[in-house]
Amino acid sequence: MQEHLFDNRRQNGRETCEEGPDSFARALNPAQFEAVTATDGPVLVIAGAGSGKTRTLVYRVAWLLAQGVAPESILLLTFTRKAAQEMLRRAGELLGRTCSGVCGGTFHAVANTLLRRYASCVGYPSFFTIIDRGDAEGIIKLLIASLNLSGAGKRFPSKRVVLNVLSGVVNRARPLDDLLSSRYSHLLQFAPDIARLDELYQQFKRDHALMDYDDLLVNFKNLLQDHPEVRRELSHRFQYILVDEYQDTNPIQARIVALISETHGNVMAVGDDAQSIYSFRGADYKNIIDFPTFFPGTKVVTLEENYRSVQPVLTLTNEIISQARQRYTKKLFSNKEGGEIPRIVALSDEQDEACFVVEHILELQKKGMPLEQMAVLFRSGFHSFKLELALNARQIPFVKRGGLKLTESAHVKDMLSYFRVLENPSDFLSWNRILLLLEKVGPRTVQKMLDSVRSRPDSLAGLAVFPAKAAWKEGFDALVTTLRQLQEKRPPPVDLFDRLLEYYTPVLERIYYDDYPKRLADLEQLKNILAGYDDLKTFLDDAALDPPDIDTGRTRENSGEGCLVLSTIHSAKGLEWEAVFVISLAEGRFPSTKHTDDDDEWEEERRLLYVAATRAKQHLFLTYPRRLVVHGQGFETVFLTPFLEHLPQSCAHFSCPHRQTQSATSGFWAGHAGEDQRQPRFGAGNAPKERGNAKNQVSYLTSTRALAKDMCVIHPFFGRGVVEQIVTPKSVVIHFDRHGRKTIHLDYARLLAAS
DNA sequence: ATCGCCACCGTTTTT
DNA sequence: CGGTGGCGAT
Repeated sequence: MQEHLFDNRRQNGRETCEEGPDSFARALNPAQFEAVTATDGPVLVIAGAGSGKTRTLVYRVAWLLAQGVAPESILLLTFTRKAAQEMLRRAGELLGRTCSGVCGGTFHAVANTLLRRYASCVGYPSFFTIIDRGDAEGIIKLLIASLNLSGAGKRFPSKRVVLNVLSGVVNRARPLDDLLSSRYSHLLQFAPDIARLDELYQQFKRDHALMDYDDLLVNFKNLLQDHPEVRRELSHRFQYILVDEYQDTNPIQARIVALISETHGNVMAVGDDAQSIYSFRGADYKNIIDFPTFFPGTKVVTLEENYRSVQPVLTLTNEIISQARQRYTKKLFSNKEGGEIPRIVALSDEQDEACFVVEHILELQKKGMPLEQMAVLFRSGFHSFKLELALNARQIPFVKRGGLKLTESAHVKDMLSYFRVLENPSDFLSWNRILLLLEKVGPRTVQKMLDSVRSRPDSLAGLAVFPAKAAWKEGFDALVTTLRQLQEKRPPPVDLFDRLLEYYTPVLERIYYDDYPKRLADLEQLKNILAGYDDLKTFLDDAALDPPDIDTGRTRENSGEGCLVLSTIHSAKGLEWEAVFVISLAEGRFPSTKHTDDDDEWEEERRLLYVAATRAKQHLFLTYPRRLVVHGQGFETVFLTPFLEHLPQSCAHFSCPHRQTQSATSGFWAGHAGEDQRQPRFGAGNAPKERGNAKNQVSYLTSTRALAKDMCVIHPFFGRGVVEQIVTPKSVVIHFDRHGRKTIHLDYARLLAAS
């Protein structure tokens, strides 16, 4: 009966409910009701995908308010800012009044607000600018430029390698030392100073009043830890702490939750250990496992019923996750009968894959399903490029989530940099950016200018005395004058914007002469956003913490409405659609990392697929292209992702459409179909644990260590060849008897040694 | 020594 | 798109 009510309410999409415990009991199942109404100590809700965990939080907020709890004493911590807003909106709808006063947002936003409020009282830096990941990389680049790298050899390692190191520095997930001592030890021989990079980075941030995402959390944690009076005040104020997506918190966040609930222990955390997909940025799923020990006296509530998907979808997703090394806490079941069996489909290439998706979307649409009830998910942003072309060709409107953010485009960054130097004159990252925009001024000159800026307490005055060369004096003077004017009389943000745009427009037209009208439109969008703020600092904080999506071409009216959704799996978290297509599920693309030897990363990729598949309510399509374009020219045959390879035949409808599509492809391929016998191996022939211990069967060449010049190798498609040159540890030039010279990537190719 | 321009390449995931 | 390397101009 309760489930019946529950389902009706879900389907209507509108939840209405008179206040009072009885109505809540009617709308929730017993486990949910228990979680919602528990108030005397910590509660952990372990909830499977689609089991209504967000709903549980919404109801708890509404229930607390209905009990007469002051909104100010509720703190709702979510994964994204939008999630918090949405939950509060729904809770308000439930109650029939707004939830204003409830403090809700991400850990970072809350940490920022409270840090700014309390820091000055206790001697913490209260004046700072928040930097995003791009800024952090910019700083490191500046630092690298300032290091003397010429000594060891003029060649500095490629940018990609440096960025890998940076991600170690920027995401605290791995200390720099670890990276340098293992995978990147060769960097040290190029540049011994790189070992100090982390230290220099920290120093730079301190000197220039900059804080990255981690600093926000760490400083906030320290504030609570070192100052009992602040901790108690906050703990007293926030009597009810609610945390969503707890499996994606990092240890510092867990500590913050503990500190802020010190006086009452009134924490409700909600999460699913099988959906932990953010370890790359420091999240630790052990947080949710250890919650009961961390918070003694925890009531654990498990939600195992899935209200989202039909049983066949659930059967498949249960299978996917059951092959994980780690045992998860629950097995989902559904009472939604019927439904289609999910399909796993191989297409000949990306083009065909895009066509397949488009055709099925049109078909579903013809049957009456609105476009916004369908989504296409993929591992990485660029996997959808081909599909985007196909959708444009058929004029199917779509929005891409998790794509480029407004504040990530160069021109918006430029504009924000002017704001930032006005707000924080020691923000040298922004100084660097805006000075580079001057004509005939390059990195070298900017370095000298920055020295001059640094030499005076008043940065702008320091800049003004720099001896400008005649060639660019005009532009330089214009910049100094503009900034000086604005520094003196601080106009409201929108006026400030107009004045700066006046200065910047000629610059924009010079630099982006080919597409500046489009960029001007983006800036117009930025202005609209800015219009909602009367405080520049708050605007800059938000721009860094919650960068808005870029709406190319669409008006605010129809953005998102009636559009198909394209999304990375990470950005699809917590959402659901009637029909879901997961594309590019090919080996080499899906476990996308090259470090597939790391078990934890491997398992996280599996969970990622689980998250993707559990977004579907009714229809689920899993597709992959059998051939991918690789480096330069030529295709490479790829296989189904290992996570789907060994599923029981019954849980999905497997299609091997090569029989139909092969003839449609070029003669070149059709002619060699015979060599290409290595179809996806669905059967139980291979053991599920193929990696590592399958060496006694066939051993593919995965490293150039096993290769030498003039050695004979066999490629599954190109056949016999001779190694000509070893280019990098992972790529090698091979001359094939029948196909000529090819560059082969060992991570993709299944190369065998020939005698 | 420094800057601008052109041609080419390769994309994890993100608060 | 943004980064990079080479080359010619200043």
